[in-house]
Amino acid sequence: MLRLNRMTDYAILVLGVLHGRPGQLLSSAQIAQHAQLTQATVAKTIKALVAAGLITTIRGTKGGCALAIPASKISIADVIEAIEGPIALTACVEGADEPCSVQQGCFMSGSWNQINGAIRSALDGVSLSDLLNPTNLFPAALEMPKHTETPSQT
Amino acid sequence: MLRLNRMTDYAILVLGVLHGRPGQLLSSAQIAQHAQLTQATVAKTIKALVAAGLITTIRGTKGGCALAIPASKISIADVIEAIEGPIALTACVEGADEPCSVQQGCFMSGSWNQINGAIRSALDGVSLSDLLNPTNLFPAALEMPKHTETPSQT
DNA sequence: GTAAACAAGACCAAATTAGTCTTGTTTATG
DNA sequence: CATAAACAAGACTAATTTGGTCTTGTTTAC
Repeated sequence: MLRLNRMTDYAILVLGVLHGRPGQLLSSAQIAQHAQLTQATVAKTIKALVAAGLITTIRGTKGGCALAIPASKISIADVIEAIEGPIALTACVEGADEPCSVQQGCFMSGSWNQINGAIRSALDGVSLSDLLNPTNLFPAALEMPKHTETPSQT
Repeated sequence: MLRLNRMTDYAILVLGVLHGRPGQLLSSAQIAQHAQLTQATVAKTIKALVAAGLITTIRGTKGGCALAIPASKISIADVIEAIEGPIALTACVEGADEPCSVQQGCFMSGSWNQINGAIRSALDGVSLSDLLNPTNLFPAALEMPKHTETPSQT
């Protein structure tokens, strides 16, 4: 099972909260509350999303977060890359430097690019807003479903 | 990084060894030697591949393993499924039972099927023999590259 | 200057994955 | 029919990765 790690899940959730409140500046604590996560976890998630340029933050007393670009312009590929790094299935090759640490041109170098390209474009083809409003089952993502983590704050 | 786990990597390697010696019955120890893995690890890998029907084994003194079907008929999707289980990106949903444990119709149910279908077909489109003989860079997969594990037997 | 917010990273805990070991079963051979 | 070579299965341990928390620092409004 090629599963996304939980932080990526959280990121989608956080972005979903922001998406549900366009134009508002939300503190990490507020996001945490809506997403049913702890503030610390949200903060960690935010850090990665800011680094990836998906959300912007304003520091200081009245600070907070907002989407840097509209949800329709954010693909899940962007989110996954923000949290987990480059999207690529790898076997044998670890980082990216050299194809097998032993020989230039590992015996199975060729086809992975093709595979990865296909995966990448699949993930690129779905935007956050697609994901969040599949057929508008929900009026807005105002009530986030409960998640794995049990928050400490109410 | 959606990385395959190491066992899947080993599985590809093991299948590669068998593919490189068509018609031969190889013991797990022989495979281990060629793949630069320990016999125990190979045995574990083999178990999963047999269960998935990708290789056949014959028990007893003169026993061994061989591909159950030609490498051109084995897709990487098959291999991944053999080792890691069903191919599907999941966020939020854990197993498969219900979409969020809280509500029927998680707010982001829709698009994952689409995404997973695309990934699945990408992986289905490449066979083991494609992977192993990209452009016949190598005459045959007779000399396996060294891998992560350091074997104990010579 | 104080409090509310983001920022960054160290650090610990939990979960997953990899690898080994032990015991059992099958079968060819002398 | 005893033995050795092979597969079979699963328990168990160790290593790695991931998740989550905590602490300390910086920014800014009031």
